[in-house]
Amino acid sequence: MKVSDFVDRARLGWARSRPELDVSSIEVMARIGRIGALAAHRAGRELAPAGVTRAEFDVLCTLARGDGPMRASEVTAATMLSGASTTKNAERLVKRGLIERLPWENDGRVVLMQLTAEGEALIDQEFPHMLASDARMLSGLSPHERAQLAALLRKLALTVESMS
Amino acid sequence: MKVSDFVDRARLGWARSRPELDVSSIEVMARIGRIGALAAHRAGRELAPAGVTRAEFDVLCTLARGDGPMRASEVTAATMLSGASTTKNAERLVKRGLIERLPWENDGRVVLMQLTAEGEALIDQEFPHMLASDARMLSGLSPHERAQLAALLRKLALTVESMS
DNA sequence: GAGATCTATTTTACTAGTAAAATAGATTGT
DNA sequence: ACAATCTATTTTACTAGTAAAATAGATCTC
Repeated sequence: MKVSDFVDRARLGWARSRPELDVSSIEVMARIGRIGALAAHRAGRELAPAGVTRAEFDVLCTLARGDGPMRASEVTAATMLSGASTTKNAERLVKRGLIERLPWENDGRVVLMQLTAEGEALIDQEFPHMLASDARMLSGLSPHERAQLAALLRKLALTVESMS
Repeated sequence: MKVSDFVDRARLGWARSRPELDVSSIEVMARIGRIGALAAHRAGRELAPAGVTRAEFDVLCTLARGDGPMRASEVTAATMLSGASTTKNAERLVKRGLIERLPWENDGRVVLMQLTAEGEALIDQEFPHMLASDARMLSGLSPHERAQLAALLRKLALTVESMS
């Protein structure tokens, strides 16, 4: 009758096959990987009807919360993809009319990206759905637990971001 | 002088551009995505010298903690990739001599996968390094905080896994 | 002020991942 | 028993992501 998650099962496996190892760090890191992958799949499915991929939506969100046009390199840093991917995603988004690219007068190497009205509209439509979907995943936790989890993850994020 | 993580900055952006939205669920879900992506990049870099990708290493770990040979479909479920990816990863791993594939006498459709001695050796060599790397990422948290974080993530994982 | 060097983005050539079709073996209903 | 159906894996055809080279613009040094 006991309920187990993916990591409980993985720990049982390691305990049997490599009993000498202390695998306790997977309790946190493997769960983050697993939950992240499940959430990513879910986001992809939910965005499909809107005709954008997760990566494209991530670019749109980055631009939406930015203060004015952003450099391609800033978008690259925020999305954690390669510069080459930013070029490709930008091309697809321009083709769909969701963003536009403009040169920057102060530096001819730089390409600025900004949402079109249609891109803003897509965010206004879809971002609340993503927030609601995220909230549903958190529905098993009390408000206090969510706050605690957010604070612990923030602390972890600060360490991991500083290591990279 | 205040330190902020990726999500603190994202929240500031949303607060400015979409002040009417309650974006609090990104406090948990976006941090999980971000930490997961950073950890995945790190794992890829650390595995490169061993000559395996993260996806291949994930297959090897799945087999290492399994009890005997596993079906291709079980590996597919554990890695969260497509069946087609399992076929490709298995081919590369067979070519590198790290796993072998065998038919199953009870059902001719099934392909069983198991580690070779060389595959076991690679896990014995590399898995402890991955655990140590994970532990370093957690070094900013006290043992009590790690346990609390693991427990909260486990609760979240149970919800999210049941939703999928 | 002109080469040398550095930097931002794009292009090229390639690898990884996928959905859907194909294949091949098992099961079911009559 | 045998055609129809179901299931596990592989193949095919394609998309997404990347590293490294190419391009083009800026900066630095003398």
